[in-house]
Amino acid sequence: MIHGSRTPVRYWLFKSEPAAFGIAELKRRKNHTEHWDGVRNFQARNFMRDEMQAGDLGFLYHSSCAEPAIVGIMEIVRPGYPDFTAFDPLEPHYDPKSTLQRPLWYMVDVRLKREFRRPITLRELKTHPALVGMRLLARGNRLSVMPVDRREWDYILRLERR
DNA sequence: GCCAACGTTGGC
DNA sequence: GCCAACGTTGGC
Repeated sequence: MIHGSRTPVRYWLFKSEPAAFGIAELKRRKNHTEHWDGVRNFQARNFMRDEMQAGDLGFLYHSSCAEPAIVGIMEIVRPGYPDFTAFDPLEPHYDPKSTLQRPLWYMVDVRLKREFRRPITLRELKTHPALVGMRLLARGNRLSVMPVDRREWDYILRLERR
C-alpha cells in the first residue's frame, strides 16, 4: 500500500455462539484466518460486502450463553467475497437462491488479534452511560454483524484495563 | 402492497 | 423454557 493512501480503520462487532464457535477455536488457530461464513441477514451481509476493509478491527462477542460478553479483538484480513457455504446443499446454511453467477451471501476472513484480559459482559456494558447509544444494546437488536463507533470502541478498551 | 402466520434470535 | 422483537413468507 502506498504511504498515506490508507483509509481510516473501521470498527465492528461480530456475534458468535461459543457453543458452536468462539474464542476457544480462534485461539487454537492463532494467526490463521477464519471464514466468517453463514451470515444470512441482508443488513449484516451489506456491512461485510460493502463496507469492511482489510485492516478493520472487530470485537468478538459471545451470545446465547451464560455470560454474554465481548471477549477479544479480531482483524479483518480479507474484505467481502461470496460465501461459498451457501452453494453447498450439505451445508447447514445452504441457500439455493445464491449461485456462483449471482452470489447472494458474502463473508469476510478474520484473524484473532488478541483475547481480552477479561470478558466485558453485556451486563457491564449496560451500566455505562457512555455506551447507551451502542448498537449492540439497542432494543430488539438481532444483527450478528454490526458497526461500532470509534468512541465506543475506545471506551471499551479503557474498560478492559480497569 | 398489505398483513397474518411463522421461524429465529438472544437475553433472561 | 419463556417470550419480545424482528425478518421472512405467502395468500390475497
